[in-house]
Amino acid sequence: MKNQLLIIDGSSYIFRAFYGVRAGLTNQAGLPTNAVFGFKNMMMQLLKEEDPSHCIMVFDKPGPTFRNEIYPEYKANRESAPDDLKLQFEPIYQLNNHLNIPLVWLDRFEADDVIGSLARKFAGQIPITIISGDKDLTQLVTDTTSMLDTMNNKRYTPETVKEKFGVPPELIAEYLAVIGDTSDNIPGINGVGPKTAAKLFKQFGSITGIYENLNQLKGKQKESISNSRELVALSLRLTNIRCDLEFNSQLDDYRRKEPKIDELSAFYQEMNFRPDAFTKRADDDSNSAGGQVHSNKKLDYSRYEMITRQERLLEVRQMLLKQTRIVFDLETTSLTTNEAEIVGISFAWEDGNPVYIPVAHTDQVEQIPLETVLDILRPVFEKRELRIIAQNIKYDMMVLANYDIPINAQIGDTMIQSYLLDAHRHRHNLDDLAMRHLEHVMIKFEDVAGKGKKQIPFSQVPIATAMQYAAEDADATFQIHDILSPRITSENLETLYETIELPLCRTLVKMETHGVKLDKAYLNELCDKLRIDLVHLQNTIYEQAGEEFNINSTQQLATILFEKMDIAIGRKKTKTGYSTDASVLAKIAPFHPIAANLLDYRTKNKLVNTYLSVLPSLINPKTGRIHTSYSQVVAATGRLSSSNPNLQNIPIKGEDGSKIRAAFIADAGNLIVSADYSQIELRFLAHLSEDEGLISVFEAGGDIHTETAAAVYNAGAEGVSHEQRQAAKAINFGIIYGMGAFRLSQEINVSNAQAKQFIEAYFDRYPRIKSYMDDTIAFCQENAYVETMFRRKRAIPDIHSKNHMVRTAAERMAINTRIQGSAADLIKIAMIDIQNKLEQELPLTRMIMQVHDELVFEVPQDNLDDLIGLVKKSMETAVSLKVPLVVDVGHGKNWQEAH
DNA sequence: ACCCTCACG
DNA sequence: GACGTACGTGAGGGTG
Repeated sequence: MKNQLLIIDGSSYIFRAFYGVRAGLTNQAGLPTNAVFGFKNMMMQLLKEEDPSHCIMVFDKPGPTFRNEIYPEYKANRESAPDDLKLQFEPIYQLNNHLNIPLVWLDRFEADDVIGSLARKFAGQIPITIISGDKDLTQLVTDTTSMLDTMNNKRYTPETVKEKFGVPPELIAEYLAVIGDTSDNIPGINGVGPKTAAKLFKQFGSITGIYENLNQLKGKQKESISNSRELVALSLRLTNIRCDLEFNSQLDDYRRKEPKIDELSAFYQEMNFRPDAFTKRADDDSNSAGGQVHSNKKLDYSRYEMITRQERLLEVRQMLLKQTRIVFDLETTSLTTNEAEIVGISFAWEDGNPVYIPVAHTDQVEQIPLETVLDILRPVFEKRELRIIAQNIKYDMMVLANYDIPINAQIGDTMIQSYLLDAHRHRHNLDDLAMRHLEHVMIKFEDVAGKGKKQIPFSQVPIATAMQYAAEDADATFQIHDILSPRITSENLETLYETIELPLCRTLVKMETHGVKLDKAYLNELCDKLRIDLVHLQNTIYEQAGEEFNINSTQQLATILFEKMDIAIGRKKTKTGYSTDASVLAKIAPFHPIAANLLDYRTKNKLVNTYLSVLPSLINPKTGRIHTSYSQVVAATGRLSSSNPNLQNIPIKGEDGSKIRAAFIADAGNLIVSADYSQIELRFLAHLSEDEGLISVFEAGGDIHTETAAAVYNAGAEGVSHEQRQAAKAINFGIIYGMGAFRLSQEINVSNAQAKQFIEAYFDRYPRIKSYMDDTIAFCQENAYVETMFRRKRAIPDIHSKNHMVRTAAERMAINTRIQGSAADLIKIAMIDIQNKLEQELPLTRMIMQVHDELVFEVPQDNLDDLIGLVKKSMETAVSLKVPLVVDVGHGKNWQEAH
């Protein structure tokens, strides 16, 4: 136990716990528990690491404080805490009580003032650490009182405060008063930010000093500072933390006590938490609480081993080869796989100590050369009976492939497991998984390598630190894998995981590595042409507006259109003002010529900024191609997503837009082939709903929109007008998303009543579609999730929301997810099959892109016919539905021609 | 960090 | 009666 007094800023902890642990956690009673859970874990981590002899928890007392009395606007623009958080305040106070930590708070004062006063009171008696992430509190730091921000593990001493803010702790309150604070609504001086403030204090020593030397300043700055004298004085009264509040307590009152285990255990049961170190008795090594959960294997840094001798590495290899499953993780110099060089490798396996094998650290420590390490480990990666697991194994496979090390072993990926289990969550990174499943806070990359400009490559991280970080990754991944694997099985996700996602991962490695060829000169030419158009458009718009303004600013544009020009047409509100989106401009266009120019400007500007000027710069110098990154764990429906660059939103509509696709070309002697599923989502709608009318339309092979129009309007297909077909098309698509009459009426320009009639007619002709929608919602209400055809699950907790809007959105989500997700499953199956067949039959042909319902290939001219046959067959027979699957295939020198 | 807008399916 | 009104993404620019 360390002789120190911890003063914990409880309010700051609550907020961090709430936002740090993703929403969704509840107990049986439906009470949200994420903040309580996070708070508990943060406390456990804190007490373990700081192990203090004395401890105080300080909270803000709700209600106004003396600061509101002197300045009513203080914190006035703060949003009040979300309801889900407010509900958790009381349980957190209770938790604190069970943990036996003394709680202090005071009416009319903020936690900061209590912390300041207590820190000063006990300053001479014991070293003090203030636990908070609030920069205001750094003003309390002295030689014997430090502040620790546990979120980024930053410890503030007088020196580090000076380093960070440019002023010592005793000037922090003045510094904050000068720069102001928008979140606390502290005014400060206009035009003076952190940099200027630091300079002023360095020059003049204090606020008093600044105002005594006003004559040394000049221009706007002088004026602004001079005008702010009263505001600064007021601000200082707000930023200055009170250290003079009286407390009767003695240091001994805050001596640390053991948690009240019985009360705590009961509390955990109520909260639905698993037993943990807090609820474990010193004399009891089995967990109470029915033993429903296996004991939480803690991550123990002392077990980690660094391997620097070849003999030892050979022993490790022997152990690895004996396992059924192992985890590995590469440390490299870059997140870009093409540039990444291996710096070290870590492994974890059952009952073994996690190891780290450094190979390229700049430290003096002797390391086994990389080539030797890879030669020794090659048989491990090649052993087919072994399962090799990693967090995001696609990255490690791509890097290893650069070193000519294929993974022939089976693979596993905790990131994908997490996604399959919790597709509705947005975070599946290791730090979050460790928090969620191991209740453990991982060492952050920034902690060891720094961040921003100061970040160093991993190879320069001191080797001992690097080992902890790297081995922890493998260690945690192994433990998470052992927790998630049984859940994958019990939730029936094994087939999806083993036969779709993991094989697909290998396919994506090949697609991403190979990349796509671009016609750089063509893109630049197109870019220059559009830039000239843009200059002309800009000038015309300025003339029509009567002044120059930033056309890209929606705010400024709205002012021009709706205030200066006072246009009355098309006004539509957004959260922050008038909308200027394309639908608004289109309504204005017939009356004011500026609108058409704006639309033209927007389109061209988008093309230039998002595609034309960016794509050429992303061409990899080594390969001469662009390499997107597909993610399997982003879209909640099961679709892939593509980024850096996003190749799934390359323009196709519009004259200029479609030209961009012509820049996607094939290597010499090759052609581009594009194969896309025809009406895939409507076919899934037919299949899932089993509606005979819709099925028979697809079986007959006619035009789905024309046939729908014929059915709804009770006419023959040949009698369907263009407008009727458009309407039918709108409703066909709308149904997939759960559209209402209002939207349909907008879409096809008819009255609300007509749209309603139209939808009714539609459901009359396709009655099972209505029951599909109703059944889907009913299933979702029952289970709070929906499933795709291949049993992919998506949790939809909002289906029970009391908020009508939130609930209906959840219903649409349920309806759409089954369709969109099943289609996503289908194309994934086809991709795996095609990749396998290509390798066997057409090894020179490459699958290079996926765009949800379309696959793009680069094929040697001589293999064109074979490829088309192979792809069409594979895609059309990937699964068997109640309707035929149809794939349209095109080819050409570039992607535009192939369509 | 958030909003608006817009590119795709 | 008021409110808002179709799903899933990624990216760029403006704003505070």
